[in-house]
Amino acid sequence: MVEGGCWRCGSRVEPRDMEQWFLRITRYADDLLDGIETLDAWPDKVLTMQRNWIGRSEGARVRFSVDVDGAEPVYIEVFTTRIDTIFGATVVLLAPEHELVDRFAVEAPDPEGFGRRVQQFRSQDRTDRLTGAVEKEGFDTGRTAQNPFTGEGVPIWVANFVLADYGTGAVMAVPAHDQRDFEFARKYGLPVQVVIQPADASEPVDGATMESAYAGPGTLVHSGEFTGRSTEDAAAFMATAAEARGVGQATVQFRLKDWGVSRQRYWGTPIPIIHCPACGLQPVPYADLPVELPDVVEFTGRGDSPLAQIPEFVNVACPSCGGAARRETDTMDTFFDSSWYFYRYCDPTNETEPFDPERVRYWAPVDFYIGGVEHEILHLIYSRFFCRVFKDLGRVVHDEPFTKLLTQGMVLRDGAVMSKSKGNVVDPDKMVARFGADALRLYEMFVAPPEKELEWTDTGLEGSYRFLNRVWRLVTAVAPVVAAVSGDRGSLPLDAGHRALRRKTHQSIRRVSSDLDPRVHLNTAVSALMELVNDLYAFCEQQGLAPHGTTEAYPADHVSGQTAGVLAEAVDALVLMLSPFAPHLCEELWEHLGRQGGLVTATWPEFDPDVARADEIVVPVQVNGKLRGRLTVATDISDDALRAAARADPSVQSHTDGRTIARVVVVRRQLVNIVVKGA
RNA sequence: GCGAAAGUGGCGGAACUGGCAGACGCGCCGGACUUAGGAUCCGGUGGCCUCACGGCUGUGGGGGUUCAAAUCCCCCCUUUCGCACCA
Repeated sequence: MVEGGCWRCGSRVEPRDMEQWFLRITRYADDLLDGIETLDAWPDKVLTMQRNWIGRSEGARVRFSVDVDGAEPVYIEVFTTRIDTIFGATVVLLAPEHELVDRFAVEAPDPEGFGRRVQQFRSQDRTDRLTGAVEKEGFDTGRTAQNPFTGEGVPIWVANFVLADYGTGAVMAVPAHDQRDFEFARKYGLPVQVVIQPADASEPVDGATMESAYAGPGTLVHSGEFTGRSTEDAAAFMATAAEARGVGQATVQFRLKDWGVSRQRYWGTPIPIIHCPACGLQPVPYADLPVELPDVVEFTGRGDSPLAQIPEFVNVACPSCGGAARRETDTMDTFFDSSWYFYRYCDPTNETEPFDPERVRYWAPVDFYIGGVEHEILHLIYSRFFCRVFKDLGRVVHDEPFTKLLTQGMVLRDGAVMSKSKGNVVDPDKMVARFGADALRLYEMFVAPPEKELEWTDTGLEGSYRFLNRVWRLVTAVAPVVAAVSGDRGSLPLDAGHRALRRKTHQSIRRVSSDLDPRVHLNTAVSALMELVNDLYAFCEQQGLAPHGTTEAYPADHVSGQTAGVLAEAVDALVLMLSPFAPHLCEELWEHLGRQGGLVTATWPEFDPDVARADEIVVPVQVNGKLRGRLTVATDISDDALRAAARADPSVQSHTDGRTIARVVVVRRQLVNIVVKGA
């Protein structure tokens, strides 16, 4: 919406009251909140957001009786988390939408003026009111209510900052102990009654002179029989007292609202309800489910649902009395479908029910769920809700639908989220046509860690394309050699160059495997594969196999058994490990290599720790923490031998000569640091 | 305002448990091959000083802990994300 109109066509957008269908997700609010504690393989960020979204707050509801003429008593119920401050409640504030406001307007001496002021608040932009962009304002209704604890009358005001749809839409204002109420009271000259004194204050808080509200803990004062209690235990005690007196009770309030699923559009699941003039609302019988969308539809832009214009769809017999009835024409929010599709995936051809519980018991919960960051709250909370509903229905046995979660970042271009409305999209079809789906996929995996947003660059994609070409040339060139190798490899004695390639191969397998699982660092997995390819090119050059950049295959009979063996091992592993990133290309290469059965039947390569281990290691030597030399030593060198070698190194000695060696730190097989003193 | 995460070359990013900062890629520079190259291959590439060997410096800024800090602690700055009058 832009300036009260549709952002695309400019049509006027207006609020209307409508009949809507809701799912009672609030019934699961506590359970959804508690379940968060068990989601230890979800990002903390998502858990925090869900906690905020559910927004549990403990407090109390308290009834203030309104002074009215007439027999029926009228109450204003407020929600407060600080019932301990109720003796300082000097005003009751109503949201402009509160139901009593209209009655007060009618009974007011100047109904028109009253109504105008209410209307002014109500017409303030909703978002502005919610975010506090508009100034906090209010006016006195001229009515009073009784504070049930003090028994004193307090004025009732209407205030634009009171939220109509949270709690009861009415609050008690305690200016001395709530900053918003304080500012409001000072602005309109309302009384500030201190009822909490901080325990450690050198000067007591004074309502006449204080410059901001005191919201901290302390001791109750001016609070009748509760005076002297600490704020910690007063809340529960006073809530109990309120209940005993019949004026309130402790309660838990949630920010989470019931889920409004009604949509007046065609593309959605029909809500399976039938309106019968005689029997009322009737659910569509189980045997008639699911209600399917009619094929014939006209989009008129009239404002009601397109379904409402199709008599064959709307007119049905009541399942209860058989009389003429009307089918509900609202469809459901598409989030409804995405909340349980993963269960349907376990049993996609089932014609009689949504899914077979046995199948879902076998497959679910989802081990590892990857989705966009934009679904961190709604989709994931709805799915968790469905999981609970299904569990209560006996259809699933697990508590949470997704064991491990990764939320992937969005694609940015020129620093902004890529979207049609911003006009900065890159057409994936064009990219695929030019570079292939594999290059595009590889680029997206390589350029950034998956949970981060991805900054699009054309040159980056070209780089991935180049890499795939490089792989293609290499593998097709060595294919005849490799295809001839099968079974036992590398049992022949190897020289240093061959051993180095084998080592690189096994190190790469180790790295790529752990980068995929459990680390899910896809970008570093790709870079490990790039390193392997670089080494393979160097190896081929070293072996004099062929000029680079040609597409000519190497003649198999000119290659030694050792060379063919290590090459086969490296290239097989390369193609297998690259296949999740570039599946089409690798499938084809696999065939070139003469491997049978396709990649789906191949097993992931395994590394041999002994082969992956280096013959020699390079150990840096520092003097006072600064790098002064490197030692190439045997892998199994002892700390003492390493220490001696470090001290004997000429370039190290030039920094230690004439100084006293205070200490030598040896980190096994990793580093030596010589600490010296003196000039 | 509250909360969380993050700040590393020209750019995207790497550095797993405190142990050689800058892997890998992009870009750029040089070379080879070539009629040609916007193809391919090889080499170089944080900054400063130096012909060179080498030295100094460097992970947002400032302090601290440590033999050793991008990494841990404190303060500050910036950015991003979330929440945002929830009584």
